[in-house]
Amino acid sequence: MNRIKSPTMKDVAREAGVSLGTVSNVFNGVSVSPAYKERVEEAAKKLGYTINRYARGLKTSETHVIAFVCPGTDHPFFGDLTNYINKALADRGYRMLLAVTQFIPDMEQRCIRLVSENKVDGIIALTYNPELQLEESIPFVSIDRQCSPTAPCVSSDNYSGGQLAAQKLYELGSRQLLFLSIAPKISGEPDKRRYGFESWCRASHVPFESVVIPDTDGFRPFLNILKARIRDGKPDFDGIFCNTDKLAYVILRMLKELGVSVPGQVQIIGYDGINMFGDPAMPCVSSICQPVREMAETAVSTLLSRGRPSMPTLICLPVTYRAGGTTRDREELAYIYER
Amino acid sequence: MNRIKSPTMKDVAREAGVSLGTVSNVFNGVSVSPAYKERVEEAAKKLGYTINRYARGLKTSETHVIAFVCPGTDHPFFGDLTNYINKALADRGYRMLLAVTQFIPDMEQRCIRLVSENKVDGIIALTYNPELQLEESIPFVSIDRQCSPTAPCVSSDNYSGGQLAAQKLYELGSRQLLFLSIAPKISGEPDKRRYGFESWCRASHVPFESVVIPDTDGFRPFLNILKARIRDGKPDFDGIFCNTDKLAYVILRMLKELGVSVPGQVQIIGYDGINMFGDPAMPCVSSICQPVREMAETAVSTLLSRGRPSMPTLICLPVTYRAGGTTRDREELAYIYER
DNA sequence: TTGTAAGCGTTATCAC
DNA sequence: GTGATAACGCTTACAA
Repeated sequence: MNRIKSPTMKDVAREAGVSLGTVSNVFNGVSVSPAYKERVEEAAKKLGYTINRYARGLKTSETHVIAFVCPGTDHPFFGDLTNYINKALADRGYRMLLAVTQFIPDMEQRCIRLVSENKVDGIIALTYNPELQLEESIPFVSIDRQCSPTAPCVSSDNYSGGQLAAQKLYELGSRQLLFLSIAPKISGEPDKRRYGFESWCRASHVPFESVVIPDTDGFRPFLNILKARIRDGKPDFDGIFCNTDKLAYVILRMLKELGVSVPGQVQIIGYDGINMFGDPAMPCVSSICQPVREMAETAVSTLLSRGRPSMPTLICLPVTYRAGGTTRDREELAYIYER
Repeated sequence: MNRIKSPTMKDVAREAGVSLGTVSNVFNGVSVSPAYKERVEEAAKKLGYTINRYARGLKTSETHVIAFVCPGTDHPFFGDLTNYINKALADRGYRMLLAVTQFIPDMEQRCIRLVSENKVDGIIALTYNPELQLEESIPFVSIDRQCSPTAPCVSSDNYSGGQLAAQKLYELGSRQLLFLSIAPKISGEPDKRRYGFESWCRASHVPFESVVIPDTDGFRPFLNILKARIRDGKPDFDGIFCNTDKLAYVILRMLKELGVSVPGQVQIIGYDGINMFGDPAMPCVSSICQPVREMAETAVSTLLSRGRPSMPTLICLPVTYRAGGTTRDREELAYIYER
């Protein structure tokens, strides 16, 4: 790493023939006589000077860097979230330190520690480790799981989303519903998708069943369940709500493989609102869409406004339903025809 | 932002009743008597001390932070790349500052400048701005586009990938090939996909045609082209190579809409190796897969070994073909059956 | 081995 | 308005 030492304020001051303080003033918008200001700016340009934000941070104890700790940017939901959080931060003059945990609880803890050493101004985290130790001195906001009684948590309105899924399936003609989910060991906000779904079914007297498979077992169990419920090509259900779009997609493939038509015989609704190739015009399955953009904005603005009288502990943002080809409403293939 | 000031080495020194230098030595693995060492570590734990890496960097002029400048983590290829680069960096004790440009040339320039202010130890960038000004003092590695005559560029072997696509289509029975691409204004390594494809076709005397549409026009032109080439449900081509998986997927949908069977009548191969939901077991279409992981590792290790005698200016990594349901080789739905 | 002190690139507080 | 100078948290000679 043969890094050439970059010029400092001192160099600029010498070049411009002014004092250090004056250079600092120029770069901080403090009033400086036009003549001096110009000389400083010229010298800075000539030397290719860029301010050292960390030296500044040493004095101001603000780095303007926020850490985002997340399982991985390879899953489209996380990729989207990362993107929006990054944008929300950039809009406010903050940069993002990205720490990827790969769902490893120990890594989550290590990441929290690492980013603390970088003296970030705050942390936004999407973690699963139930014993996560937070740094009390750093503002913290979590997503989808309440990490501490004092740290705000931002999530989509999972409960309403579950209700909405059931209601939509019913409105579109399904009468015998199924809830399928692949569940992590650790509980969190997403668990409420199920409760919302079930509560709507009960309140509306719509028959349903729920199946929850631990996420260690893979998808195989679902295939067996589906097979057992299909007699002569006729399933004993006609509407499925899956707790993620990924599961919905897998179920879709399985049903096709088993000769069941979707959405003809069975309608499927997922949760997340995943877009193919990150393109909002290309939904993957019919889904309850998380308001990713709003979640990102909310997480960031909540984090940055720490210190207001009373912080909320949980903020749920409204979800929306979107057709994506696995339900019997018209899915417009806008990306094919309209662009 | 009511950030509680976190303890410093001075605080730890006072608490432990030793000198500043001793505390520093403990945290840098310099030999310190066991008794003192323990006292320091105890004091540090008691106060919840974490080192300030930037204050350290001020002395050592190394931040152990690398910037990754990319268009956005919402597209799965970028999401994957971000993930692998992050991992490669973490493995080597580096952290990632993520800067998202959203394909805006001006943002690319701003991001380069911003991360320079953060005194990163290096920059990895995937950019499109042909006039991008680099900071000479910061090690730089680009991906998919050569930004400067001196900065190394890492990409997949696009040319061979194009050849491989043509060869595979032929091997699997296609005899009348089509190359479809959606091309950005700015040229880069990916352009070579086309040249490789065409060169193979010429060398093997396989008839082909190429269609290149500017990326400002959307997908609509492709629909017209396909329609014009289909008479009575019979297309005048039977194999398509698309320059991205996204385009391949769109073409697949269009052909289905037009009543053409894939892979029965027409086979399609894309480029990228996109996985659905980031799951390597779920290919999206048959594709020439970029070795994302290796590209990330190579970019990182090249960046960190700057200063060796002669740096390569272009490093191309080998691609592989993977069946994904749009070709007539057997696609195993492993994610359905085997997990 | 341990302590002392200078200095890294800034900002902020003074006099001028 | 401008220029010294101390201080931020740390590393690193150098002295003890």
